[in-house]
Amino acid sequence: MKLTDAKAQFISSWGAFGTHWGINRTMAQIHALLLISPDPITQDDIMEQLSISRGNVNMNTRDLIDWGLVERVLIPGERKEFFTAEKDIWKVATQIIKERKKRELDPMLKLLSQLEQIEGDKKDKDVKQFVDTIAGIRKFGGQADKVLDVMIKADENWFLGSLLKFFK
Amino acid sequence: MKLTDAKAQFISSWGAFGTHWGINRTMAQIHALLLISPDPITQDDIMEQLSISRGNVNMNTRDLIDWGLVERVLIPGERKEFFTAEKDIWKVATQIIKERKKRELDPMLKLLSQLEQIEGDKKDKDVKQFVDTIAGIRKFGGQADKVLDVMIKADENWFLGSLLKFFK
DNA sequence: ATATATTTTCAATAAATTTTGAAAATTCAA
DNA sequence: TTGAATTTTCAAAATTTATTGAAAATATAT
Repeated sequence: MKLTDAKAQFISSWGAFGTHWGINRTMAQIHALLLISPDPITQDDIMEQLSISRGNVNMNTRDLIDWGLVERVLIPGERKEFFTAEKDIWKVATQIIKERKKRELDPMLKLLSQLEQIEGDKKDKDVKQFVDTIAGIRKFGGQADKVLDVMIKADENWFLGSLLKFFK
Repeated sequence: MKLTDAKAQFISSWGAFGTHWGINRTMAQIHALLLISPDPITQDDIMEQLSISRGNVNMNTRDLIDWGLVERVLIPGERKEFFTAEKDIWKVATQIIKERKKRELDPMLKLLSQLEQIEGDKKDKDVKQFVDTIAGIRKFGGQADKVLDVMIKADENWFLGSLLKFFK
């Protein structure tokens, strides 16, 4: 297989993969393109390589920047803006976990603790099942939250850091 | 807050939450409804409680069954089919991990190992970045694969099982 | 066997999401 | 400043995805 084909296949698959993870297809494709580009590239490069409009590139690169996965690079002497992606996959994963935790897990846990304080007779079958379910999810979510915090902070901790070297 | 409101809010939020995880909104809502229902319920119950059509209920309950999160229950003397969801959140999470690994991670890893064997000069900057990126993702994915396998099998292992009791 | 209840399928429709592209805003050099 | 290059915005269009509902298939009781 040649580089051109392999690139195309990687970008396409990474895009499809992204949709399973709540990420928009184009955003994932732009990310894929940036991951395999050794040097920073411009909006026009992205438009051309992925055959998508300027507006689309603009919106999705902005989202990628919000996610902390991509950054703008200013190249001296160049008028245009350039974009580049973090290449260390561990950092990419950590960043995604951090963001999703903040955007999804934390708000859900907050909601669950509200729902747990429901008025009603605990003897009632429906009330009991509701409270038990909410409590179960909240407990599990709370543990997941802690585990993820440890992962996110692992790089800052020498012991965990060295433990994780085995995985890197 | 009263049970009725709390239920409605849980179902709605769980549905929205699901969309971030590659799961269809209605499927997640039906799952939520079943999680808080102490006894098995019918297609008609689901239709009524969520105000959705029969066909929609049918398709989504089937998907939930395919995911191994819901099962059909036959109640003696009843003509209709009943549905019930696994209530142990740890088992639910394990089952989701198992399915997503099979559906998403495993195929991606297979593709990546193909893409790594690209023809081309490793001295070329583009080739090098491509190979490095693919190798990095594959290595990370491979480790994730192992970690998830351990989690999935944890319940079958007395040592890990007792370790995990702390999280349950 | 026949009638009746129940479930399943799937083409048509509706809803949600993504993409476009041109106008407006911004940036920067001279 | 002015004007060209570049980026951003956003309403309209295109596309994708989800939902409906009625017909077909299946299951069950008499």
